[in-house]
Amino acid sequence: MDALVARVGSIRASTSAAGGSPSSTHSPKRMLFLDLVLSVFRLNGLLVAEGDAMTEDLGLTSARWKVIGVVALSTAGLTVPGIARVLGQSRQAVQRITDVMAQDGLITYQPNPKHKRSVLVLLTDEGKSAYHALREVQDPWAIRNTEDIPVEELETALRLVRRLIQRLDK
Amino acid sequence: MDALVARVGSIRASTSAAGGSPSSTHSPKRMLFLDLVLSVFRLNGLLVAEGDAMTEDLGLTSARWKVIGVVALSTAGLTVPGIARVLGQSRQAVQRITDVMAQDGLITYQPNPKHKRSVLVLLTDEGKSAYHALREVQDPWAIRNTEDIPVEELETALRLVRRLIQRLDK
DNA sequence: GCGTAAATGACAGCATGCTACCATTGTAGC
DNA sequence: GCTACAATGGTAGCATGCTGTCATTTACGC
Repeated sequence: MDALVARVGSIRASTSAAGGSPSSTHSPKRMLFLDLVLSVFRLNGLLVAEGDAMTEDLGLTSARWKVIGVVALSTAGLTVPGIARVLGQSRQAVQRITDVMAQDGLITYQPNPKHKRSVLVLLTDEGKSAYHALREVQDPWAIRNTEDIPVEELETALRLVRRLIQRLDK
Repeated sequence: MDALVARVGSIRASTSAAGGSPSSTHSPKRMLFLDLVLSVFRLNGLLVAEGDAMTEDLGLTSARWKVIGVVALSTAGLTVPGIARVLGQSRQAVQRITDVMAQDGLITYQPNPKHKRSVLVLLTDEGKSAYHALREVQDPWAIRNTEDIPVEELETALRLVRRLIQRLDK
């Protein structure tokens, strides 16, 4: 489906020619940025779809392995708002996912010595094995998708994405 | 909120140390890629939120200005599935957005000489002025967010994102 | 200590995306 | 021309995310 990407690109690129707007600023940077924004939208959708397809045999979804990944890497457990802060999502959205995951036995809520109401989220044994299974498909996937991409390009792109995140998240 | 990004980064970086998994491959590329994936998720959410906030005075949402942008740049109109293909979304999702936009008077459906049922989507006068208003906030926003970023970085990042899109979209 | 602000839980409503399904229209092979 | 396959419209159900609201708990300034 390279044609689609090319199509968006060509449509974008034809903006100045088509002249839909009397705007005078068609700097390369602006075009690059808008292209990048649309591409991030597109890539996000594809990554979610890919992540869902890759882990559906494990009974996971992209929303779930985001939570599992964060919880698995915390040693003492995390609160629901804490997970939300790491993921950059609303605590309500995370709460709903964790509630279902608790029902499914992937995680458990444990009393939090530092807060009477805000309990800690921990992985159950089932959750841990789900995490290991996740790693076993996710790691090869990551390697597969970067084998012919120079490290420098990955670093540059990551740095830029993070800079944009930093700027927008305030 | 750089702390959040740093937190994700540090958590990710501590994977090999924490040793949640016996996986032997902790190559820099794999870590970079997973970091990039999480960052794309994060950036996508921020871009949607920013886009919504930026255009709410215009009565638009991110889903709407995606459609408006695509339709505005087409000369002869586009069918609903056509818009969906350009945006990389399901036609049903686009159809619902366009139906509401038609009710709101932003777009109109016009008979398609090439297809008896698949009508063409065109901007109304109201839709066109919404597009111009969109450009007037979107262009400065794009320029503002790239003024201190080298063109080369933008190009590298865009190239990488497109390469990933190309690979995943098959 | 006290009072106010911030954080959290819980619930509701809404927007956006997906897939599944079926009827209808277009396209292509024969 | 006919038939089979693809594309499209339409509807429905579901998952995920957001904001708003209110009560409760925690944290902080004085």
